[in-house]
Parts: sequence; structure tokens; C-alpha cells
Amino acid sequence: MSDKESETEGLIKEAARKLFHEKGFAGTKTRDIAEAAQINLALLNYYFRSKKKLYDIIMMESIQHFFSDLVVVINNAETNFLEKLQELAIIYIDMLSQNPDIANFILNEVRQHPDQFTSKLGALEMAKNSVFLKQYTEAVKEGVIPPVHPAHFLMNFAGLVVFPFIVTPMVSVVTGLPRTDLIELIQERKRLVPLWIQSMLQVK
Amino acid sequence: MSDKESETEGLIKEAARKLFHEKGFAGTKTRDIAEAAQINLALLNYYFRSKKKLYDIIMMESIQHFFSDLVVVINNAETNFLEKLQELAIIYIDMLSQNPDIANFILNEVRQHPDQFTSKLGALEMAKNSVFLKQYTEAVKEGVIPPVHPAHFLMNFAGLVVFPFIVTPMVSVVTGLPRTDLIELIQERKRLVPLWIQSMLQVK
DNA sequence: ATTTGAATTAAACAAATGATTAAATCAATT
DNA sequence: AATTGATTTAATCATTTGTTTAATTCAAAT
Repeated sequence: MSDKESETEGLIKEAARKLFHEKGFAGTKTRDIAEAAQINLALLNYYFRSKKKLYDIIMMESIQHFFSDLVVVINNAETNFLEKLQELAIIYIDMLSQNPDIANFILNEVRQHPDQFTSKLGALEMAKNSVFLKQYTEAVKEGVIPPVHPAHFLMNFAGLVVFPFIVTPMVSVVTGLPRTDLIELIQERKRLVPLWIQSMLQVK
Repeated sequence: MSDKESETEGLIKEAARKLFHEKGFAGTKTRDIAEAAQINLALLNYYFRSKKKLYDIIMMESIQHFFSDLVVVINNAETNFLEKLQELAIIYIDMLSQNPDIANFILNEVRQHPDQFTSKLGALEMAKNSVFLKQYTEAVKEGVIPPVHPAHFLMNFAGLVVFPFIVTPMVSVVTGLPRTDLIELIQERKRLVPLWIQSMLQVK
């Protein structure tokens, strides 16, 4: 595999990840990364050649971090539909609690460069052939679930799990609750979201 | 009030709005705005003094556009809770269908400058004193609705209505459906979201 | 101790970018 | 037609920003 990265290489990546997640590519300046990592500016180009190449690495690792668990869970043949929902809610609320900007980062990237994302994400085909989707379409066939487009279900579940982390800053402003308190509140959703989704699946 | 804006002033604002919505402040270059508006670069500063002042105007108008209807609907004493949900779903899905990036634009801004947003949005106090919230807390008291924090409800409803427009690019990549098809599909949610929310309110 | 290559630094470069200037054109008024 | 102020233009300025260079320091091998 690749060589183990040096100390400074790691410092640069950590600083870059934080800043890219917060401010995006255009909003992050190489000098800000150097300052945050407490390294000489030239070392960025020494280790990563260019800002863009560094960004691509961070983006790749972020996508991998965000989707790697998903692929495992939705292809587990041992768990049923509801169990998968419960597991996913816990995993993703935990992940996003520790990394509140990663969803925004990835979604903004996909919005601006949808094409490149297609190639990067092999999980595309994964999802279409997943046990999860089979269980979903099966349930529709059996009449256990109403025939709404799977895209609706996807947007509902992702909306209930991911969206709170995207609106946290605004909800914080509107309610006056600090961001940390809201993230604490969001923990309740590990239990609630699967219940909500279940009840939604009764509709119509 | 203010003077009616000149022709070119409008051209600049329209181009700026589109680009700021798509690429944000740092990602939008003044030359890109000038080119998109088909005007001389200097006219941007002639009419708006600086890129930042132009951005502030666009941001202010976007926030106003996004929240002005909300304030009216949630303070309507003539409609009940469910009717408000139905009305809001229709209004916002229509608005976002015509302006798919406005939510992202505002949410990104709030995330990076939460403080300034507080002052800009007088709707803050509006929401706290709204008929809508009174009807919600009343329903909780009467036991019609389980005692979940209003912030959960806010995130649920916004998540079901707004989030689809935020993930549209990714869902498009994953499902292979064109963005326009997805926005067409999302129209169904004018009817579905209020039903879903209702069934969720039975939980626990 | 010397050598050698990697790592680090300060300085500078070149392009991009926001803003300004001074001259020109235009349009309305006298 | 002449005047006047607003509008538009081409050119330029000053700063920011990504990158490179050349010299220096460091650490390991001989």
C-alpha cells in the first residue's frame, strides 16, 4: 500500500480537513492551512503538490469515511429492514455528532461537481444491489409498505437523520439553544427516527 | 422608499444572485458576475461599491424572500395546525422548485456567520410568539401530540420539505434520475409531507 | 566527522482578483 | 446646438493567493 504518512503530512491534512469542511475549497486559503497546521507554507506544496490535490485527498477520505459503514449495514443479510434503520440511525448520528460539517462538505461538492462524484462513488451500484433495497421492494410487493418511490424513502430517512446537523446553526440562532445542547437533543433521534419512519410507512 | 433600480443594476443583481446561490461568496468572482450580466466590470463597483456590499444585498433579499411567506402563514389565526402544514408544504415546495439553491445559500451563510444572522432575522421573535407555536404547545398540553421538543418538530418538517432540494444532486447521481425528474417527484410531497408529519405525531 | 538525501525555511514570482481612475459616450435639459 | 450630469468603457493599480526557488537545517548512514 502507500507509505505511512509523516508527522507534518498528517498535521497538514488534519488542518486542511477542518478548514475545507468549514469553508469549502474556494473559502480556504493555503496560508490558512499552513497557519492552522503550524507549518511553513511551502511544505503544503512539498507534500501535496497543489491545493487542489490536497483537497481531492480530503474529499476522497471524507466520502469514504461517510459511506463505508453504510455499505456494510445495508448489505447485512442477518438483519431485517427495521433493524437496519435502527443501526443506521445510531451510526450516522454518532458520526455526525463528532464531525458536524462532513455532510455539508460532501453535499456541496456533489452539487458543484456531480459528474466527478459518479466515478468516485462505487457505492452507487452497491446501493442498487443492496439487501436493503431488496427488502424494501419486497415489503412493497407484499403490501406491508405503500408504493411510494424509493427516492422518497431515501430522502425521508436521510432528511430526518442528516438534516438536523445541517440546520443546527440556524436552529441554534432561532431557539437560542447552544449548538452543543442541540447535538445532545439530536441523540434522542437514534430512538425516534426509526419509530417515525415506521409510522410514516403506514401512510396511504 | 428606495429609487427604482436601473436596468443594468438589475442585470448585475440577477447574475450575482444566481452565482452567489450556486458558488457562495468566495467561489464567485466579480469578473464572473460581470460576464454573466454582460456588463463592464467597473459597473459592479459603480452601482454597489464592493463585492461584499452586493453580496449583503443579495443575502438580505434572499432571506426576506425565503421567510416572508412563513411569517404570514404561521400567524394566521383562521387556520388550524394541519392546515398550516399543508399550506407551508405547498408554498415551500413551489418556492424551492423555482429556486433550488436558495436554501443551501442561506444555510451555508448562517453556518459561517451565525451572529450577523441573528440581527438580520427579526422573524426570530416572530416565530416564538407565533400562533403556530401556540397551537403546537396547546396540542401537547391536551395530549393530542406527544411531548417531544418543538425543535424536533421543526427539524422534521423542514427536513422533509427542504432537505430533498439539498440532496437532489446526490440523489440524482445515485438513482440516475435527472434533476428535473426528481423535482417533479418532489411535488408529490406537497400532499405526502403533512400526512407523514401527522402520522409521526402519533409516535410514543 | 563526513556525506547524503530528506525536510524545512525565507523569499520571491506570477497569476488572479477586487477596486479605482480618467477618459468616452449617452441622454436629458436648456 | 450646447451644457450638464449620469453612465459606460478600457486601462491600470494594489493586494491576495497559489506556487516555486534556492539556501539552510536535520537526521541517518558511512
